[in-house]
Amino acid sequence: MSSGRRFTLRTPRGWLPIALTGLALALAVFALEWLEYRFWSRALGVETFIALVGTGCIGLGIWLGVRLTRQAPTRPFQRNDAAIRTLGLTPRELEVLEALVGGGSNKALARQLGVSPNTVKTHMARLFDKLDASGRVQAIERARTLRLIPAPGDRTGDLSDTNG
Amino acid sequence: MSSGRRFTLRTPRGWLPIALTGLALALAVFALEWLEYRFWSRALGVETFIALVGTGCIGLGIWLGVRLTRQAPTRPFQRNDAAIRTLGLTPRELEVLEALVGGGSNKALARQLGVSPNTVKTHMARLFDKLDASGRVQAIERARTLRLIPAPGDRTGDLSDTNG
DNA sequence: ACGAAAATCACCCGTCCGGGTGACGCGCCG
DNA sequence: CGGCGCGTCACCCGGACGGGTGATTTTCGT
Repeated sequence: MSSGRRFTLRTPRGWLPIALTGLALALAVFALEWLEYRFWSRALGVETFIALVGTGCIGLGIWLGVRLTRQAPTRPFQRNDAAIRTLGLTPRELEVLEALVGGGSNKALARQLGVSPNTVKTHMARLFDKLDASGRVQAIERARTLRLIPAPGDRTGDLSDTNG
Repeated sequence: MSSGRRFTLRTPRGWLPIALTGLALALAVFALEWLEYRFWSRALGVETFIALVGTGCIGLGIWLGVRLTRQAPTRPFQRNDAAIRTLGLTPRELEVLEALVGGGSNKALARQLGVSPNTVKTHMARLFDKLDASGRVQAIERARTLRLIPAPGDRTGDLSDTNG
């Protein structure tokens, strides 16, 4: 059971303003070159001027392209609240889960969370049950693939959920 | 002991041939436009022609930029052979490491690798020492950040190393 | 052929983990 | 008021884990 959910969220928003900005910038460049066209085309020759314009525009385009695609991988990390709800994970269990990735012992987690090691053990047992994991390693693995906790390489720092 | 190692490796290789290809392509475009310059500049006017060239070059640049940055995230999974060598990890230890992410017990890993549990324990101890980890979880964490093993979300399937 | 490195296996021992059960207090909702 | 979910804590116990030491065989480079 519990199979039949897909979590293929996409957030392509954010690239449009960049594109518009780039377009405006390009127009500005056009206008600028237009103004200088009469002068430079006489001094350098039209062909050279065109080559310069082309070079500049290619550079601008590369910058734009890099800017555009940089946006996607910079996406911080989107917690999968749907999966959390489906699994029935409580807030405290999530805290334990996040602390778990540090690799500390139950005693260390207990100190970190300000509770007794026995409590950590209880939370851990519930996590193993809900995540269908037989050990800390599998629990972390599953939490990562389900996007309950950030994976190495993901941008951390902004963990506010994004659901509405 | 065994402390005092730094692993700030970078692998920016791979983008240069792409840039060169792009440059060659740009030159080809320049040549082409140059050939057509005499005709089109008379038919459309020089200014319009310049604008067209600029637009085309911006498009080309965007394409190049996207190409450049697309390459990085699409890279399947690049094993960090340099780190492996620096850490002194043996091939067998790497196998144990890869099997470790499954979350099985030492006994399970022993069956999986076709050796005795004691052997797995030995390999594990060496791994913990070399990875400076105090437990399986930390070992996996470290191996992931060092790109010794693929992280969830990475493209698997082609694990052939890329070093020369 | 020799030696170094790697791989294999074994044993002991203390600690930690995972599973199970039971209990208490608190806030919420019918 | 009486459940119910959540968080907290305790105990027991078997097995797994981590650390340490020692030994043997295989592999590989010089």
